[in-house]
Amino acid sequence: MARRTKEEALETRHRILDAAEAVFHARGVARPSLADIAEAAGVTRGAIYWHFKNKSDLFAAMCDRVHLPVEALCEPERIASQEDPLGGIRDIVALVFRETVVNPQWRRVFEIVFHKCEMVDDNGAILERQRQSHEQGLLKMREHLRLAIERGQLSADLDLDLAVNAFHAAIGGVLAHWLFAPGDFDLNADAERLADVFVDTLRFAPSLRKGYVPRPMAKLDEEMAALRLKVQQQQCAGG
Amino acid sequence: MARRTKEEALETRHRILDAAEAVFHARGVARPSLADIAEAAGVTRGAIYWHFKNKSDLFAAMCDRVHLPVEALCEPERIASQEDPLGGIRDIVALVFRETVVNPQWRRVFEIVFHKCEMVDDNGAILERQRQSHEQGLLKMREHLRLAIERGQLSADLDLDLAVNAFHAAIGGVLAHWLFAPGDFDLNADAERLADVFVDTLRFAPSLRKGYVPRPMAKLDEEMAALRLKVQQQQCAGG
DNA sequence: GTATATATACATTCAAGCATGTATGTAAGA
DNA sequence: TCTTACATACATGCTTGAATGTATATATAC
Repeated sequence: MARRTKEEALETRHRILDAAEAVFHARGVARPSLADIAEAAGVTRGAIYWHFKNKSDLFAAMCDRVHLPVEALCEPERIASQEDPLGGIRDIVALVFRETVVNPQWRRVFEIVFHKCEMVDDNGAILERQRQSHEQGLLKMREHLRLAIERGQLSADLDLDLAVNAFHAAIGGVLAHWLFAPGDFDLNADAERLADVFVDTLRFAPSLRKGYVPRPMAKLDEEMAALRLKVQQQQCAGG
Repeated sequence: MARRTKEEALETRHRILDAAEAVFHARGVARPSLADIAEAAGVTRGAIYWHFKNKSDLFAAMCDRVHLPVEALCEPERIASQEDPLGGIRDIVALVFRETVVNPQWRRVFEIVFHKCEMVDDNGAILERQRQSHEQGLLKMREHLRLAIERGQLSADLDLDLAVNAFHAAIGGVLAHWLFAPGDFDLNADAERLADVFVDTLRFAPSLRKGYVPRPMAKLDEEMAALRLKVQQQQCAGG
């Protein structure tokens, strides 16, 4: 086909990314071929190979359309100028929750990244980006919480290391849970409330204070051992 | 090759499952071919096709070796006879955390299921099993928490629906986080403590009480709108 | 302002390599 | 003898990456 103008080419690029998003969302990342995506976009594979190096490159570009805004949301200057760091991070979390529900592009891409792609090394670039984003998120959160302690919004006794990881894990868990089973709860209506839940955890959970000593487990280890034996026998019997 | 005795055949089956576990863990589920798994197991594809219908069937069997014990851990009779339901679920959660670290098979399979396989419809059977397990887990938790309220371990004001989902999401989030970045925190040493953290959330978070009204977000929506615009322009410029 | 050259934005074609499923072979247990 | 527990062989269908074709936008020369 004939050469297109720059604007048309950019539109084609977006059409391809949109198609990739839709196809990956419907059928996962690994299965569909580039021909499938090309067909969904109304172009041929040639167009895809012109705009992107290969499927991994296409996938990365698709992720970036959402990834970059998310990272921008947590820009560093947003932290420093905050006189209410705890409220600030709470609002960001709530906003991410809500945007995930409301913005179909965020929702699709998050769903793909959380549940429909494989985090393995041969997707090297993607894994690396994901790791960096994970680490950055943790660092930003730590900075917020550190400031919150400094300003007396959180107890100085808070075990920052554990708190940051628990908080981050909980937020991610809520997203993953809702994306997997959106009918289980109303993430849009309860966005602020759920953000508050885990901020409350930081504020009130005694187990997050330094020096907390949990009571040991009650004899469940032995049951586990018995369970293992039982299951092993089951395997040998039934297959 | 010659026919094996039944015991040897079962051992072959286990060798195949072990190999699948290792290969899926290293390279994801979608990429490796059955030939790769066969090679890792020291057999030919014929052996795999004898024991399993296809790759999905093999994957399901591999999951079941861990899935079944997990479900057994939450058997219904365990709930009813509990005079300390909150402590009971806390111990189970802590045990799952710890077993995930200590038991390499659990760890591998969880890692595969959480991060290295695609939850899509053409894996129909697997998706369905995953959904059922998700739903069952939620139901069991709800039952535990309901009992805990009944016995006064949790406030009668607790919003059970939201609490169950938040709790479940947080537990899953901790697992997912640690499996993705095991260096971030010590899930084995802090297993009980982390379980306590989210039990504390149930006990102390005001935002989990019925009738809680969160404060609205502070002007972040507008910033988000501006952000969207900015990013869109970025896309048109840079590509 | 016009003509020409060249890079662009794709479409089409091709070769090659798997991966899968099945069909067949086979040697030993039951 | 018949079935089991595999190994081997084969046919088929994709999928990929690259090579090639091509018509047009755009830059440059004049």
